[in-house]
Amino acid sequence: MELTGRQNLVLKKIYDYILVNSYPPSIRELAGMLYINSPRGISDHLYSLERKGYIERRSSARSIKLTWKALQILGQNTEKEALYLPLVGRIAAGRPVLAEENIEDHIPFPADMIRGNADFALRVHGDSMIGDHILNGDIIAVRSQPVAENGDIVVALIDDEAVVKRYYRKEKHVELRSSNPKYMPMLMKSDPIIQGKVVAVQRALR
Amino acid sequence: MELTGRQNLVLKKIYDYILVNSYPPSIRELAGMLYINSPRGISDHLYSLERKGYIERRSSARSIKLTWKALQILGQNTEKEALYLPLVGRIAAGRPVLAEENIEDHIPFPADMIRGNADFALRVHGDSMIGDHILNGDIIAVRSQPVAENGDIVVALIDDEAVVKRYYRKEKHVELRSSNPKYMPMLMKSDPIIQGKVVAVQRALR
DNA sequence: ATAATTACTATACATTTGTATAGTAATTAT
DNA sequence: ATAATTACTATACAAATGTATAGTAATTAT
Repeated sequence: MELTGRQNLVLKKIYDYILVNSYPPSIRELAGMLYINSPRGISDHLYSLERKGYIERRSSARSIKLTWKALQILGQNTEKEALYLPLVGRIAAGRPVLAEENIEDHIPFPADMIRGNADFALRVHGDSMIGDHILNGDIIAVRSQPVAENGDIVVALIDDEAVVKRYYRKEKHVELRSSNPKYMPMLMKSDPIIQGKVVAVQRALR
Repeated sequence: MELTGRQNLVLKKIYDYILVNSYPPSIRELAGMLYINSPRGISDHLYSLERKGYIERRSSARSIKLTWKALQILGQNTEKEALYLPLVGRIAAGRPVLAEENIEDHIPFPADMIRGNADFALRVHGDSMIGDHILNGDIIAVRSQPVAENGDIVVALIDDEAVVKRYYRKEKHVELRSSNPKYMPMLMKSDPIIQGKVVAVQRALR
């Protein structure tokens, strides 16, 4: 899924525009920059860029979002030292994790530790993941993703509550396991809602 | 040219929206967030914010740009300050810990996590403190102090090597204990050189 | 050899979006 | 006391904008 030369140029133009204006370009503005005479010409490129995972879009004006993958090849992530992740207070089912009303704070993580690859932070409640050395009160960095691989430490939604567990897909069900033996594995007949994968941990001592 | 409470809230909503979506909100989206039923309500706020120098705008969709002035007050309000600790590569006896030649990098920690109370960072080698959930590869924040209290997790110098251990003062000697049972406690007849106390931990997963 | 992908042109259309007009009520400044 | 500012409601409109339809030509994959 590599970019063609033209797609690469479009991506660079988007990046340049954002650097100058701090908000993304419209389709016709991009067309103008690239001397393309039809919005469809840009639309095609944007579909390709999205399909290949370099941008994300919603269907509203200027809603282009560069992904981590794009920022990497655009050579942006190298000089960042601290990356601020929004600390989400409560995750409710059916609402986007990063709804503004959920954001309580912003927590710095070393950029190279999460390699630009995390979307929000969460405070851990309880000792169910003590076997993985994730303790009550720890702040975890989470990468948003709706699926997980076996053994991943994930944030899942159980009864409107965000829980941190290890994910295991079995033949007939999904198991969410604590790493503290005093908690039983949760057997889910229906697939649980996965909010993301835990990629880093921070803890204050004392 | 100070902001009113309401204007401040509008500015914060814009900031939060950009953090989440990476592009600015439209006027009607802002109105929705603030339960305002007319675009004019937001327009008034945007004119005020621009007049007072907190945003810049062009007359196209989602063209709000936060100025440095805005980012300054927003940074203070919503972002925990990052405190950069020098990452010390090797601690040698008889030389100051923070000798320039030792500093390999600078690692951000959330300021409130260490409460301004740490002086350097260190990468952990080995699994001797696994019982305290400090793992091989973790980065710890250390407050410089030459003494410790019983039970403190400290950085000590043993044979020119920095070690992380729990400190216990007995009647006739000092014990430096690992929290991994496979390592024996070290009995020190002479007081070991204490470099400091561990106050925070950071870890990347996978 | 044929299908799929890439990279566009040209035009049309519905929605989104910024802006304008015309107000009200409460607060703050002069 | 009066004017200005703040903080809105309600509606209207034109421009900006994303998307759709219908194509073409060249290149790349199967």
